[in-house]
Formats: sequence, structure tokens, C-alpha cells
Amino acid sequence: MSSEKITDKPEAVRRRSYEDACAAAHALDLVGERWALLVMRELLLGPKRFSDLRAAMPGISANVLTQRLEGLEEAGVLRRRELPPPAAARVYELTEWGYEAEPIFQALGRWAARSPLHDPTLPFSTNSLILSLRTMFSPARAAGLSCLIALRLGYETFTARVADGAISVERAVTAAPDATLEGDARSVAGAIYGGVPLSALEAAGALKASGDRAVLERFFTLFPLPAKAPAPGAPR
Amino acid sequence: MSSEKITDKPEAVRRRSYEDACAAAHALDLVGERWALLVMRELLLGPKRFSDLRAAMPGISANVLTQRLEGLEEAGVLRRRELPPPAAARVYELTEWGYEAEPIFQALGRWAARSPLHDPTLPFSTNSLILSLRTMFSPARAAGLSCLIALRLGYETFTARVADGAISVERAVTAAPDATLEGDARSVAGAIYGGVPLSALEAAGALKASGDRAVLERFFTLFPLPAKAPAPGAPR
DNA sequence: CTGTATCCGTGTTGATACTG
DNA sequence: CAGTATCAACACGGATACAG
Repeated sequence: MSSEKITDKPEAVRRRSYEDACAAAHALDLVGERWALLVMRELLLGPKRFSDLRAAMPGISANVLTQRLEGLEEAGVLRRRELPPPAAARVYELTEWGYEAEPIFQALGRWAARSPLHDPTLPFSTNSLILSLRTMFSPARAAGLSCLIALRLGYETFTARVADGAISVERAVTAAPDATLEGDARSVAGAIYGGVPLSALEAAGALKASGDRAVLERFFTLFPLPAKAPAPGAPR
Repeated sequence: MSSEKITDKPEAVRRRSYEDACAAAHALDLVGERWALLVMRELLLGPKRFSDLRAAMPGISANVLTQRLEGLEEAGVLRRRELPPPAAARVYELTEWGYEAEPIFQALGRWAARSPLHDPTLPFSTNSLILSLRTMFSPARAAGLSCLIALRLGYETFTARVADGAISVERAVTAAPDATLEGDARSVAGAIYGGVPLSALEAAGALKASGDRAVLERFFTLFPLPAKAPAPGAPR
């Protein structure tokens, strides 16, 4: 009687499900736990190792990261894979379906960009910046523009290709970019979203630019931010 | 000394922020707590009272609901409003910006509809069903169709209007619908998503249909579900 | 009737230290 | 490097009591 601990909970309550047929609620059952979506964000541009993930998310602790990776693997969102020698490392990579979650991040990002409480001076991960470019890109602003920009962020290099009113940004090195930008994600974000003049960032040693500066300046204007929503106590 | 409870936590850790400039991470700071998004879902079709919210989310407890409402109000996502007499009730309603969160639910819903683990036999809230119609509507399937359907779900009535390859579904009564469907959300979902024949649902007393049945049958085909993603242990 | 506040058992989270 | 172990703090959910 004292041992009749109700361990036989409907086993659906185990992982604390919402018990709701709504697909959005099910999505939250799968990826609604703390950190789960940020782990996915960090994998959206390609596989990473355990320690890469930790480095990209300073706030997460090792045990929680382990739990999330297990949960996401069980859900079919990611898989672990052993790289063959000589790289001989274990990496985590999203499944096809996992990669299809990107629209979730775009919807979240677009919506929260209007938040009155958003503080853009916080630490900015490399993946966040690259994904934000895909999200905030304005086809209208890019009318008639065609260019290739190399972005060197830390030890990673990305290539942004703008053409026909569309953009692609991926992990890749480019042979002959029109311009190259080197620095950390915060500074690049300052130039693109914060309106900080490139010259100022260069003078501060935060960014290094080379190649066609006019193209670079134009590139910075392709990612307009939406207007802020009224703060909580506003009129109406 | 016993009172030196560390209340002076960096005040940024108080509400357990991700401390990340990424807009998507900020979105999760605002609405990433358990139940927060479901509360928003329940308000997306119009204001509700405290007890309506509880009824729509059987799993949430009163104190947690209070906390979420406070948090979402502070974030500027919703506001509380007192209805004038004789209704004299307090309702919660999304702000303009709050209503703009609908794409988040669509992205979540579309993605999770492919989940191998999704169980559509669970309880289904009225709001979930209506929002899913907006989400899953296929303009291609609706080519050439123009109709007005009344949906009576519990004590709420909604009107779906299909025209020009678009759909609108709202809380509203319609004077002269082409057809009327009455029943609970589960049964309507069975007809639309589960492929259960209307006649069977009527025979079981789960649904009542009236008006143009051909239009109704056609209406049921406008909301195709995506293919399931492979289950966790799949080949590749 | 519509919430709000408080207590309490439990599970989740997060920091630190530690192991293969 | 890739996790596991331990433990304290907190969040969640249920029950109950209380206030307008």
C-alpha cells in the first residue's frame, strides 16, 4: 500500500504531454522543453559536436544538453553519427524532418523582432545571425541586385548569394566573392540591424571588410526590421 | 544572514532568460514556458474568460494559468479587459501583436503534422480545429470552389468562407450557409482529417449535417495532411 | 461565479564535480 | 572530448481556502 506509488500513470503523462490532438500542441510535446529549440537552431546549418553545442549555448549545462539530445533523437528530429577516422568524432545532425523545422524559427523570429522587450545587445550565436539573414531578407530591397558575400565568423565561413530577389546563406567557402566581411556575429549584426556604420566598426577593430564596399553597404540594407509593437501599458 | 536569500540574482536570471540576442530565443523567453503558447492559441479566435480557458485546457491548473496570464500581459501579448454590464465579466484578449503570432502556430502545426508520434485521437479543442483549417487549407484543392459553411461546435458557431482559392474561418453566425455541420471538434476532425465517412459519423450521432451535402463532402477534401516523417530508428 | 493565494509532493532544471 | 553523478533550487500540478 505504501508501495502503490502511482508509477502506472497513463505513461503518456510520463514525458508530461499536453494530451492534446492539436498538432501545434504535439510540436510542443516534442520540442517545447527548455533548450530543445535552441539545440535545433544550432544544428540547422549542419551537424555539430557536443562541445560545439555547449559553446554556442553558454547557458546550457552538460546534463540538460544530454537529455535534450536524447529526447530529440527519440522524437526523430536528430540522429547521432560517428564520423569515420581520421575525424573520428561523434556529431549530431538533424534528420530531413528536423531540417524542415526552420519555418518555426522564422515565425518565432519575425514575431519576436517586434517585441518591445527585445534586447539586441545580448550575445549572438553565429547560427542565429545566419538564420536571421534568411528570415529577414527582403526580396523587394534586393531588386536588381546580384552578389556573392563571404562571411567569416569565428572559425566558420559562410557564403551569402543574392540573385533574382532571393538569398541563400550556407556554410561554404567561395572562390571569388564580391566582398568579404570578417568579425564576430555581434558586430555583423550591428552593421546589418543596428545601423552602425561599417567604418566605425572597422575603426574599432570589430570588423574587417574587403572587396567591393559599395556592394557590402547595399547588402546591409536587405534585412529590414519590423516596427516595434506597443509596450505593455500602451494606450490601444 | 538567514534573510540574505539571494534575491539579487542578476535580475536577468529571474525570469530565466536565455540571454541570447536571437529573436527566436527572445520569443521563447516570452512564450516558451509551459502552457503559454496554448493559452495564446485559445485566445487567437477572440477574447475568453478565465474559466473558458481552463475548460479548453483541462491539464492546466488555476495558479499556473494565473501566472501565464500575468506573464503574457507583462510581455504585451495580451491584456485584460472588463466587459461593461450587463455582461460584467473580465476577459483576456490578445493585443494586435499577440494576434500576429498565428504564423508561429501554423509553422508548429504544419511541422508536427508530419510527426511519426502524433496521436490524433486525443482531445481536440475547438480553437485547435478552427486554426488547423486555416493552416492546412490547400488553395489548389479549392480551385473553382466558392462556399459558405456553418460549423456549430459546442456552444460556439463559426463560419468558413471559401472563395478565390482562399479561406476565412471566424467566430460568426451566417444567415444562409450552403451547409451546416454540428458536433464536437473530434468528430469534425474525423471527417476532415481522418477520412471517416460523414454518413458513419451521422449514424453514430456524432455529427449532424444539413444543407448541400455535396458541398460539404468537397469541403472535407480541402485540408490535406502532409506525409509522415520516418520514425526514429529508420534506415535513412 | 470568477478568479487569486497558499501549501505541498513531485519532477525538472542547472551548477559543479567527476569519470571513461 | 563526451558525457555521468550529485545535489540544491525552482517550476509544475493538485487541492484547498479565500476574496470580490
